[in-house]
Amino acid sequence: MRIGELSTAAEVEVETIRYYEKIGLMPAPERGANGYRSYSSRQLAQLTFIRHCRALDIGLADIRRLLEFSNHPDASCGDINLLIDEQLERVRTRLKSLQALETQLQALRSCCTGNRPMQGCGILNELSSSPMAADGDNTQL
Amino acid sequence: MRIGELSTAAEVEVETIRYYEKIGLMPAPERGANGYRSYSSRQLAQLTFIRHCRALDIGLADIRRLLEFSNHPDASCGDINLLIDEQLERVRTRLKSLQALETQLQALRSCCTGNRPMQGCGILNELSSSPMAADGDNTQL
DNA sequence: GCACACCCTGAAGCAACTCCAGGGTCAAGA
DNA sequence: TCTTGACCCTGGAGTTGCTTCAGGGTGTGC
Repeated sequence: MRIGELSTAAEVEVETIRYYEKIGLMPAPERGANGYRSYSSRQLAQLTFIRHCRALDIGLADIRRLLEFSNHPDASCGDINLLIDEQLERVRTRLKSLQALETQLQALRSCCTGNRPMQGCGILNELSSSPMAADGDNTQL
Repeated sequence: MRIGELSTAAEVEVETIRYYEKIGLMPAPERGANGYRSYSSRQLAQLTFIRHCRALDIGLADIRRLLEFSNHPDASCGDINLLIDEQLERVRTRLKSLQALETQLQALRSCCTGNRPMQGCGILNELSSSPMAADGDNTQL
């Protein structure tokens, strides 16, 4: 399989595949006489695995750990549970921030109605003065 | 006000203030004889404005637009409404993705209970095979 | 024989900072 | 007076997860 075919099969862009190889997330594949990369179905499986993880927003460092785990099939899988739990925790934290954010933006939006001149725009006034209520830590969105 | 005092007052890191100056989001302040930056309360107000916008996850490019708007107080504020609406739309889209993500991670987590050896770990199996149900576009989290 | 799709490499760009090296300034204490 | 330590300066590199670009080589169909 050439890189373009792998790209189509896994729905991952060619450039991204080369990037994964560069950072060592995918193994360097064999090469044809012309220097073209040549992939096996095993590598397609690995790329698909990575893609599934990325769809769950798991970071590349954690995916690397998961790949290492799956190469040691006799180890315990408690670490995997932990990793997923951490991920879930991160997602929930971000959910909370985003929900607070939505509330604040809605409040902001209701500060200004219509097309009045800029001085009277409640949005700019609000943004210039106090941080709005429920201004929690949205720092790590 | 020196940069450290501004940093404390606005709760923005010194490095971030210098960064904002470098990219032209904050104006270059006056300098003392020793080369130290010297800020006025007007610049504190601007930095606070930026911080409020960032707390709402408004991008620096959009903040730049808002700052320009506020320098033309006789223009109409319809554009500001539009900008906030767009922001709200982005936040809602991300909220949906994150909620789907949470569901998927929960499902994944329930695939593996306890400390069985790696081969039997439902999580790895699940990640290796089919993408889970409701595998929408989580690509732009 | 040449147009066009595909492949290659290495480097730079994106957002929004954060951190680092290597150095200058200034007030307080021994 | 000297030194310690907090603060300030600059320019550049690092972070994450890619994407885009420049400048080329390869291979197939007409």
